[in-house]
Amino acid sequence: MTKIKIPKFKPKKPSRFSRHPESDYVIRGRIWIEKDGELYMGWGRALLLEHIDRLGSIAAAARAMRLSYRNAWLWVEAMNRLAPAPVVEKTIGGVGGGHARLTEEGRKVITEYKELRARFQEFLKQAK
Amino acid sequence: MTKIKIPKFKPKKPSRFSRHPESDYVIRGRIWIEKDGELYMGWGRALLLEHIDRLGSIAAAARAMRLSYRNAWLWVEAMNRLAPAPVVEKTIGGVGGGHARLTEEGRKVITEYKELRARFQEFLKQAK
DNA sequence: AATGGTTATATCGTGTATAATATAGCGTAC
DNA sequence: GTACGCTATATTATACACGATATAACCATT
Repeated sequence: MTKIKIPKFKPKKPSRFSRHPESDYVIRGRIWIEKDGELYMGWGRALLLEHIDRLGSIAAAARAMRLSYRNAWLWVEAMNRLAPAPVVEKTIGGVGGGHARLTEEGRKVITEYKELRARFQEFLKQAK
Repeated sequence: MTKIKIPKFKPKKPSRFSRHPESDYVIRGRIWIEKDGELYMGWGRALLLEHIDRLGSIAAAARAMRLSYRNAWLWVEAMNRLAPAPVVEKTIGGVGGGHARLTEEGRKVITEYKELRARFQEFLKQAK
């Protein structure tokens, strides 16, 4: 008869918000950038900018993310107004009715926000 | 005539979201704890618990933070339900009509959340 | 000049969170 | 047994963000 080594149950060091076995407490959060107390950049807006970049129009971007055109347009207006330089350039009429193009500033802002957000996600992960 | 040393103007390294002189972009965020997708602890709730601890009743705490009694009560219900052990003990009737008392678990949760939040504030500060 | 799909803009509807209000139930102290 | 002020609960009102809808303005292409 061989002795079978049964590994001792090694409990994980209980973390701050998961002290109890079956519990599933989750730390969540949001992060955004304001200017003059007004929302400038957040997750939804960054996503919208990416869609505009990919699709070339506000309308298409709005459809792609199931956002009303109204809201998409309002967000772009706000971002353009609050940014140091416009993030989206728009043209009315012409081929295809018009289009919207992401500017260099827009691209930069996306990158910066996504970096910030990634660091935040990292914070959330290690805060657990 | 003595030579007066004029300190050279040393420009601060422009930070990610304040590249422009007069700009005041500010990074903001919220952080909270959920259980089963439901809000368990956040800034408002931690504050409510502190007020209850100080004032001894949900009604008084609600008044103190200009919160409707209804909401304060609902929050307490949710916290008690989601916490591993009740955070507030309540009694109905009696002297003063009744009262609410913070439990040890409640005190612990406040501390833990405030620590988490403090670390988050630190993150926000250094993220600037 | 007719077309087409976009930007631009106004209006109305709706859903959701909260406040406001009302009322019942409770139990100790007097 | 009355009074007090809180807990407990339901109902109604309100504020605000957002969706839905409609329509005008625009302009390269044909």
